[in-house]
Amino acid sequence: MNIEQNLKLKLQKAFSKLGKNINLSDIVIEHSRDVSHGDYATNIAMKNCRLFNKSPRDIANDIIQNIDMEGIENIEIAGPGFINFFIKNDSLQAIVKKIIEDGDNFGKGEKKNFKINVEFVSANPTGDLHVGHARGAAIGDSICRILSFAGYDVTREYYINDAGSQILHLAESIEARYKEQLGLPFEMPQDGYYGEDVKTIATTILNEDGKDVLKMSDPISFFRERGTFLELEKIKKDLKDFGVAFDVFSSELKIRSNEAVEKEIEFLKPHIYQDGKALVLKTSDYLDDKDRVIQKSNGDYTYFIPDVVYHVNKKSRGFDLLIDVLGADHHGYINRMKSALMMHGYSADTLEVELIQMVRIIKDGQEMKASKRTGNAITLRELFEEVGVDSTRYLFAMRAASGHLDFDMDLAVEQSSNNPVYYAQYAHARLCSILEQGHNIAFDIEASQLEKESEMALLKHLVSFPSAVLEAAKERAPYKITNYIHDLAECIHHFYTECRVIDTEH
RNA sequence: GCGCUUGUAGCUCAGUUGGAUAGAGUGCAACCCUCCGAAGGUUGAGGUCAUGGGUUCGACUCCCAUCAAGCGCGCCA
Repeated sequence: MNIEQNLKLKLQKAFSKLGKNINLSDIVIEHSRDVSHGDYATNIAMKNCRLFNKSPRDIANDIIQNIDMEGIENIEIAGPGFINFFIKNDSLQAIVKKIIEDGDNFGKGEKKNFKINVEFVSANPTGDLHVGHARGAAIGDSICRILSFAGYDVTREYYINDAGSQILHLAESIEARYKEQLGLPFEMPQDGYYGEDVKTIATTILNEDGKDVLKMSDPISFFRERGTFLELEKIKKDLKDFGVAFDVFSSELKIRSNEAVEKEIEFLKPHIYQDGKALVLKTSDYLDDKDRVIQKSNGDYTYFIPDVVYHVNKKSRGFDLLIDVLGADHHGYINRMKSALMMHGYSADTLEVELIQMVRIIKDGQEMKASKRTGNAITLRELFEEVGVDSTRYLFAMRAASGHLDFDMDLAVEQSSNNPVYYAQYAHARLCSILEQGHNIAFDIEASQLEKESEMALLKHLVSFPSAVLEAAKERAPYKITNYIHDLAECIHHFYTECRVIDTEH
């Protein structure tokens, strides 16, 4: 039994003895910052002034007169009406045995029978992943790991936009580079991709598919298919080396097959009107601030309608919740997609969008603009090869996604020993060292000798790990875990400095 | 012009869903290894929580206005 949960139950019982009911979820147990405020504290007396119609301190007094003191050393009332709990040492010491017994499962949430689909990265296969994708990949992957550990059934998904006009531009660019390498006259398309990666792909196609591609009946389709495949292979490899894996890759082309878009439009007909030759979806009937064109005057569909098909497709696969991890520049897209899902009878919170704010790369004290087109952009691979995978991921994961992030390359690289990730790794190394040197010494699994301040602080922090996991999962906030790790490392360093662990004298 | 996001120490950022003296890293200054990894620990300086109102026992947190920054506002994706 978790100590916090236990305290909540005790408080609930004390309330019922006083003739009042309170929900466990309405009881807040805080970790006291100051040791003189005990180990745990609650503001429950202040929150329920009206319920008792008494002063907070009087209520607090009533509560502690009626509370079960099992496992509790002392209770004090402080300040305006805080109740401070001083926990008996052995209650905290018991966590050591539990952690050793649970092993890697310590803190793991119970199976929730709740299926979540997390879509992230989903970069167009038209070039290398850049730093913006890197942040999305690090945070998206961390969210998946956390949700999974917290007990949710998680599917990681990548949506490949392989049907739009951007892909056509890619195909034309590859064709131009292919001609170039054959020594033929060539012209890059206006919205073409000028990066080195396109030249590399043209070379690969020349080597693997030969010199006669242009003689095919539809060379552009060939370049499109091969180009998408090769770009995607590169993306997959970059992500894999970055420690990110996906369960499902969904292709827009496949989503569009079997006239899925036409069927979708038929289904949405009651919400569609005609504007000239174009078809418009009345998303403003729901959450959107304006209606959205789904079919252009020239007969082409906009990107939006296959996206709707895709989200409906995901939902139809039996997920309880869809999470999209998107760049913040897509925020205008949230309400229109939710509106479309609502037209299908789903509630607005069927889809949850985690926006990842922009990343600025700072080098030599200046911002480096990331541009896919110039070929000089900083890619995901460059980033983690220069900074290191662990470090890069930690630096992204440790900041809330909602804030703009300055990623200082000079700091991350040159002063890597001062990097926050090393602080945690060093604590780990020290503990490993103790285990190695003390491998033939028996453990005191009851941990009954732990009683110094730094030892109790460490135990308390260990006890709080399961609630840190729950919190991080609920908030979709990986940085709550890195914060936990930092505080844990701090506890360990204090403990290590103050206490000698290997002691054959006793 | 409208909308979303953000504004906290010199810099990069937390702040547990309205609570006790607003915290950490980094940078700066001074200390601490005959002993488990000094990539560590201790101490100090550094704040008008963008600004101005409001709500209440109590506001960095909630509401309104203003200022500043980023991003959106397309029959592009």
